[in-house]
Amino acid sequence: MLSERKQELLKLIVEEYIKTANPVGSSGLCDKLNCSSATIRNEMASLEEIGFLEKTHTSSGRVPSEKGYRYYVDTLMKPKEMTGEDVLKLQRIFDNKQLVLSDAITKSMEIISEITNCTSVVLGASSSENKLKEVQVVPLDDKRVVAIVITDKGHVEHKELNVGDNVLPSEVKKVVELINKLLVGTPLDEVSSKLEFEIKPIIGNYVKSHEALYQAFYNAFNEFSYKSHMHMAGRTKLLDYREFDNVAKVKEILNKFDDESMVKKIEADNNDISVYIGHENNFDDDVSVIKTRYVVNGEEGTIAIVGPKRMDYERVVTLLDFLKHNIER
Amino acid sequence: MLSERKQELLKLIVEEYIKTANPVGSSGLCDKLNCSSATIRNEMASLEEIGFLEKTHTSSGRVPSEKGYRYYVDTLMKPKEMTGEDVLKLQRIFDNKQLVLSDAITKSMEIISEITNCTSVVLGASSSENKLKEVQVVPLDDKRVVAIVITDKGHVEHKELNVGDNVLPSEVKKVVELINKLLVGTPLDEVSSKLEFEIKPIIGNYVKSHEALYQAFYNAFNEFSYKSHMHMAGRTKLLDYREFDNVAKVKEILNKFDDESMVKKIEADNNDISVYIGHENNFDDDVSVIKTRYVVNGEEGTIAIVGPKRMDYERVVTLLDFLKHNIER
DNA sequence: TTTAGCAGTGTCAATACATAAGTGCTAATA
DNA sequence: TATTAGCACTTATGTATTGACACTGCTAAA
Repeated sequence: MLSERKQELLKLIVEEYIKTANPVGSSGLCDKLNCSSATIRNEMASLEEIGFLEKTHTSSGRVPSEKGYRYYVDTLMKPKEMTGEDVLKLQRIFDNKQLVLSDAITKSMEIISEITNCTSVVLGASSSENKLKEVQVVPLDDKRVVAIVITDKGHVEHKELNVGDNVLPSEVKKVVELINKLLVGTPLDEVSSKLEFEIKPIIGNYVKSHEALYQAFYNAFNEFSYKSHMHMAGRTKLLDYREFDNVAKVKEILNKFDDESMVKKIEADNNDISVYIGHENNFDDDVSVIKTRYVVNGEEGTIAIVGPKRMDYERVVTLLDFLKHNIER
Repeated sequence: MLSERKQELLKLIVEEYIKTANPVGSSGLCDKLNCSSATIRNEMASLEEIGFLEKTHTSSGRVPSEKGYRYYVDTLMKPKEMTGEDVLKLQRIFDNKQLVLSDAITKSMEIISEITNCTSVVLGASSSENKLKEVQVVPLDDKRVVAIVITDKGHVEHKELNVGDNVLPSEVKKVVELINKLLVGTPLDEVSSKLEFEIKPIIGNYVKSHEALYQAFYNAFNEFSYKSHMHMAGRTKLLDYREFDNVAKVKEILNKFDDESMVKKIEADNNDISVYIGHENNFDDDVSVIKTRYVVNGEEGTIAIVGPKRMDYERVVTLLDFLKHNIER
């Protein structure tokens, strides 16, 4: 258990470091703690001993360790009140009844990204949670058609298909009918395999050149099942922080943002607002991730904020909490 | 008119600089030009005089100026043969008959991005060139519907709409019917205004709470008309070049890539493979853009490569030319 | 016209040095 | 016993100096 004063000291150091990114020394804190720098040095040494602080070199000021941030997040910070300005910006979005929920979410996250200087990520439901509702096909010319898939959650995917030279429009129509009759309600990521075992065997009865047609649909559904709904804002915000002044590191992180499978790792697995500091997240050791899942009439997703380890945890948590409640209201 | 030797010299310097990014000095070129470094220095001084070369400081080697690159591109380089490996990779894509054109293009550009270490951009037709072919609406629950727009070129856009509480499904259907009857063939970017002047006046005859419904469609079409089809690959490739070792510059460029209106400036306005070096392009003074328009059965678009000013012009031009012909074949 | 030779210039890396910021420790103090 | 003044010590940072290096431009000779 940390003494009152040690807690106070740790809090001050974390907050100062978040603000300036400079290792914080003992003398600057005398006033705030009403004691001498020597006393503070003693306390600091003890906080370092138990792993809450680190030094960059023997005679430097102290920097919070990941453990230090964790303690700060868990027990030292208290959710701030939202400043009037922030509330206003976000509230305006949710007051706009024209706006569809998903648009409101992405817009809000863009704003949060702007005011926190962090990258925001919105992850939609994965394809396994989307069930096939309807397939439609629109012919473009004699060789090309557009297949449109609508899921029960209202997601739409589409893909142009090459159906092959000698396939009749009526044959395409027949296949679509079959799919709509037999496969509606199937989770999107299972459609392509069901297609193989339930549609393929009987497709030959109706369609002459069934192989090409089957392949086209198979490929399309296969692709749909991999597609994921994600949206990001402020991808380059990180570059403003001093700790990322190194092009190699920047490139590493930006590449992760461009890599879908990496971004998917950010997906939240519970409804709390969770903070993952440095190594605790499986995205990148040099950042922190704050995320939460939201659920609103059956549809669920993740909203997340990615920032430097010295991000303003208090503020981001407050904002995310506010947003989550607005979404779910 | 440049002497034979001056041309040869400039070519050597450009190609050496492209390879190493180091200012090139006189002594290294003696062998290749069969003369002494002093002679080369004289020639260099003269090339500098007419603005083809620059020095980074008084006693440094020479670096090509933009004018130098321009001369190189216009008259010195000659389109290389494609190496077998590159051809193979691209050919495989176009041999795959399953693949729809647009997918083949984006896949090819990804490969080109990889082998040239540049960023590739594919820009689809702008919305003004897409005409409305069909609107479909799929109800999700009693308040929400998905509107799907298909254009004559096979593009699909969709948007979830909030139609308001007291709107009947039959009323939505009626509006869709009206749009499909009156507005098919309209360029996508004119639909929302036509909606106002041709549909709005008569919509009241069929629909009770027409204002909300009208607004929903109006907003949706307005959004569609701004959407542009673009695809990029290798967004972070630039970071590998020494000239971009500075986070501020990197951020500037990456932000432009994230800004649709900026990327649109890359759009090509003719069918040649054009090279825009540094200031010549209106995207960013520190990069070069090589681009061309492709047209294939009525559909047109831009393929472009963005790289450092010292990019391998010969190779990129060759690749883009090869790709363009494959697309249009 | 070409070239050898040389003085001159700017970069870069290494070194040295002074300064500033911060620490740990000790001994005195409240 | 907890606090603090004081001091020696450590490291980073900034500046100046230096020598090696890679060039150039110019001159005078071939």
